Amino acid sequence: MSRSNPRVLSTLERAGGFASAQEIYRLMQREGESIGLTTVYRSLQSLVNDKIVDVLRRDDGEAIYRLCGDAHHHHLVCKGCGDTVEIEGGAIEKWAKVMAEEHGFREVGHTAEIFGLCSKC
Amino acid sequence: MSRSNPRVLSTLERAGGFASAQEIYRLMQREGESIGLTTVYRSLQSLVNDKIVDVLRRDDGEAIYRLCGDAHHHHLVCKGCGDTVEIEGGAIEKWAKVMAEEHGFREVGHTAEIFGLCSKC
DNA sequence: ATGGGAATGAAAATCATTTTCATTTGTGCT
DNA sequence: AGCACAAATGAAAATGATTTTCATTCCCAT
Ligand SMILES: [Zn+2]
Ligand SMILES: [Zn+2]
Ligand SMILES: [Zn+2]
Ligand SMILES: [Zn+2]
Repeated sequence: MSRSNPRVLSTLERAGGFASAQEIYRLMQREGESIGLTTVYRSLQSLVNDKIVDVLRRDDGEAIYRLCGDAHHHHLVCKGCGDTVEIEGGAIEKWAKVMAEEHGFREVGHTAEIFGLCSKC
Repeated sequence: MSRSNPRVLSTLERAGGFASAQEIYRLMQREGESIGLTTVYRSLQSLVNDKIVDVLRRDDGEAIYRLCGDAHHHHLVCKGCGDTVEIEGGAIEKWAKVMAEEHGFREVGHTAEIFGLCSKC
């Protein structure tokens, strides 16, 4: 595993905390930074592993990376403009735990996301 | 625009109402049906336009097509052996609806999945 | 200085999806 | 049947994101 190149994280921040690998790469190029696309991908993967960013999908399937606090939470994402609201998942946490117990699963985690159109779209 | 080849829809149904274009194509091949991958993609697109199926994304970005009106459910997946249990998501349905309303979102959908180790693993 | 592991990036490989385009098929008309 | 024309089909090429390969460069501890 490789460690994340700090310039990638800094660029993601500058991009508004929301961008695809390709966009980050092009942004860095435009600003005269010398970096390879491979390194951008590797750095983003590493940041995802470290739970510093998380990854969503655009409608066209492209992965977008988003800065993310480490407290466990879920997202409400607008399909139109990409706006994201971090939401609390109390009900889900309980649901996941109950369902897992009911079927004898242990060491359980979960993913949950809501997507739709925000009031502006 | 082309109309959907009915064998594609029939195969999607037979697949459990949930499959990617590639999977449907391979399935039809295995069953000796003669069809081109292009036609599978075109048919699925047409079905999406007609709102007969809807489309989600796997974690890896591959598009999966799902029969609308299919009994909506969620999955409990074993990280060890891959065993999957279909579970009811009553609590989540409510949670998603409440959260969306609270933030003024419309046309909302959601994904939710639980993963862990099953009793055999 | 030197050896070894980590980081880098160019180029090739992969893989889903889309586009092109020539061919086949279907349908209505004579 | 014979013809015209539109729709459907699918093979092959193009596209575009992401991953893999691999040779080179960096960094650091001895
Ligand atoms: Zn919006
Ligand atoms: Zn949660
Ligand atoms: Zn298991
Ligand atoms: Zn649900």
